[in-house]
Amino acid sequence: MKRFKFDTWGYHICIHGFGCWGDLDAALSLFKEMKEQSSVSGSSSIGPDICTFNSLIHVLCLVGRAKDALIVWDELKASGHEPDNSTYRILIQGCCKSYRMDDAMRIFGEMQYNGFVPDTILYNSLLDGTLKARKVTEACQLFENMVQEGVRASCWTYNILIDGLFRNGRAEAGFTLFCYLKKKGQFVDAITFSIVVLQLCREGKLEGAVKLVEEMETRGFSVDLVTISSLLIGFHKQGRWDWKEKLMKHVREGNLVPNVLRWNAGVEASLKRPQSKDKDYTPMFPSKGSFLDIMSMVGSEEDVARAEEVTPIEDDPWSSSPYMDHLAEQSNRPKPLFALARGQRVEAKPDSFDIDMMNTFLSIYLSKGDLSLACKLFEIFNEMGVTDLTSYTYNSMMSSFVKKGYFKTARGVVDQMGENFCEADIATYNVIIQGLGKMGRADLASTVLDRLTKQGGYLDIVMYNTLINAVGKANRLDEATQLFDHMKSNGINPDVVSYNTMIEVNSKAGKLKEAYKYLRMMLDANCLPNHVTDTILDYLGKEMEKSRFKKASFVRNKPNNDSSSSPS
DNA sequence: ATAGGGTTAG
Repeated sequence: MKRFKFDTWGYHICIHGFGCWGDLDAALSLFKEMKEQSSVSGSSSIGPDICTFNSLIHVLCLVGRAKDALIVWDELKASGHEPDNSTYRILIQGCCKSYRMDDAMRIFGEMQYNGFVPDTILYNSLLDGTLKARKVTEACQLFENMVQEGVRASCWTYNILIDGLFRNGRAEAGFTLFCYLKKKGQFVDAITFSIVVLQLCREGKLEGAVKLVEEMETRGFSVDLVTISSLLIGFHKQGRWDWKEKLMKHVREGNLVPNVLRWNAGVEASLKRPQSKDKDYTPMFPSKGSFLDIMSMVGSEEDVARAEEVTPIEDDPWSSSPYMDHLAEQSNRPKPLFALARGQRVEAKPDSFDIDMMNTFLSIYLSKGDLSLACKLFEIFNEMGVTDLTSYTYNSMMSSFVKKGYFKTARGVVDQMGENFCEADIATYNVIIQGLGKMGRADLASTVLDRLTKQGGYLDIVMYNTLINAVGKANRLDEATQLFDHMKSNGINPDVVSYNTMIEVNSKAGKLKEAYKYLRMMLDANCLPNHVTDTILDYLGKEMEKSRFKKASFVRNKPNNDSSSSPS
């Protein structure tokens, strides 16, 4: 087929466009064509420049292949291209989003060394990545550097910091920072309030949360659906549905709350109709036979084989990046499991019946354990012909089914997700792994990890914790330990959930010394224990007591035996 | 170009 040929500018625009769209294949095939054109025409007027490579590096990062992007980057530098500000920004943000903070910081250093001046947004990305990797100390250091270098902090900066402090077990510091900023009347916006409201809800301090929402209104910030969602879910978790009216009184501005409540009433009315109950305990994935079934979701065997197979790279001394050429030549690239971006979020449209409201109520029914209500809600949406549900919807549904052991239903949700071309995100996979663990298929869980790392994908802290829990509960302690170390060496610090899980699975397996080791490690790492730690330590304490008693009676019965290996 | 709701431990 003959087609109009682009000039450099045309190729450039298209590669950039496809890249922003996340279409790696389209971008790469245009890149290939561009190279062919430049060699055929022999003219130097067509050829990839640094901007082309920026676009390609960008799309590689977007589809979750930061590893590949880094290889291209190394080759590019060696080939004598001059990276510009965009190259650095694209790479650093790609690394931050996939929690490769070591790479991000290394490139950040190079950038400064080469005389580029980082701006507020770049610092914000670095701060966010550092805090999501649970590295509080490093984040504080980074913030100090930012201030010292005279880079102005913005609202975003403080929102990232406050949220990060909350998530890193430094709630007090988060509140202090919030109050300080509020007093100064600076750097506080609607998102700041929303972050703090969510934290109060998490801590069960609903009274304070509602007060804050009221204050938010008085200060002229509009209370959006995200904030209302946090509150409603909080109310429901504590069985305080009567607080809806309170909310109504507090949030006068706009008609969001009345809309939400009216919508709720409407849904609850339709829910009164009889519903189909198709629950069973069939495994989400057939436990007999091959792994093919799950693997078809996680990428086919051939994909992985292809990814592992090393195609010889033709030696082209003029190529800026042989690796990029190699990627462009690959006919069937393995499909990445999930892209960098999380599942899409729908904008809140207060005047319409929209998916966000559906999601809010879905969360509420699910958090209450009202699976049948949630199912019915799902049915209603199907009847209405709404097909563009977000992965948020599917993830919530699936998670609840998995928790209750309704694996077949969960499988149905996954299937429907595929039919509707709804992209799975990292949370989807977290839920799938949780399901595998609950089904006693921890072996499959580690296969998923293998596949993910081989395809150059990334894991977040929730996925590590989910995996550790799955293999730990299956008594595969070695694998749990391996995962724990894998997480650390990949630049993500274990958090309170990781430590609690390690302490728990080791105690349950009778490895009391090991359990104690993780407790020490947790305290040494400055990770503050929480109420869950208390419960687990209670159990550990009793077990240690028992073992001491056993040992003592053993010594009593055999006084000649020297017990030099008593635990501290 | 950067931040907040869903997914992890008892």
